Amino acid sequence: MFKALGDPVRLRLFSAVASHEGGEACVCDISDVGVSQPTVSHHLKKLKEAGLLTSERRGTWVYYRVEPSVLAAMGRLLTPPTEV
Amino acid sequence: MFKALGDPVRLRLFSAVASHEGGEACVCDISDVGVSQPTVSHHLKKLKEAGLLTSERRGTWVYYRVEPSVLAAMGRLLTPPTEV
DNA sequence: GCAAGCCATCGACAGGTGTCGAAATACGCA
DNA sequence: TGCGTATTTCGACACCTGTCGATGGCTTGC
Repeated sequence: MFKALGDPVRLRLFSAVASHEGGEACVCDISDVGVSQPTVSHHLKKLKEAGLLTSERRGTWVYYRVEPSVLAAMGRLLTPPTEV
Repeated sequence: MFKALGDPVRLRLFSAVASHEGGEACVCDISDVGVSQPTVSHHLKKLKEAGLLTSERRGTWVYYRVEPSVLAAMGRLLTPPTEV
């Protein structure tokens, strides 16, 4: 999970999807991160495999969306119960 | 930052330090993560460079401690909108 | 059916990164 | 001062990973 966000391009893609209107973004909207289109697709696949994103084909375009539960889980990992 | 925690060994080391008594741990306490001891030192150095840990030499042993501000920053990064 | 656009997959390459063994350094203690 | 322990540094190697170009599949529109 952390490994999935470790790459700068993936972190940027994830951020782009998360900050996009409605929490959704089609690939053509976020394919401007400085790398070629196959690389974007490659990273999106990895993010999907890590459970951070979900994809949905809507006609010609494919929309990616963030998985809220993963964010919550990560947030909990970083804030130990209530001690110290 | 995410990249620093991307490696499983580093994540384990970080977790070991964080969950250790008092939030501190000497290298000899956490050098049982499955890799050789020089590798442990190598990863600890990387974690220190990433600002996730701080080291303090106390006599013969070196104690590592987590940097709380980084945890807070990461937690905030993962919950930007407060409520969607 | 045919062309065009969007996206995923394949193969290949360079670069980064993790890993180890050996050696060097730092420190305390006798 | 000399020794043993704890930790870091160094050099080298193998593997993983990111990146690209080219190609193929899928959907839409004519």
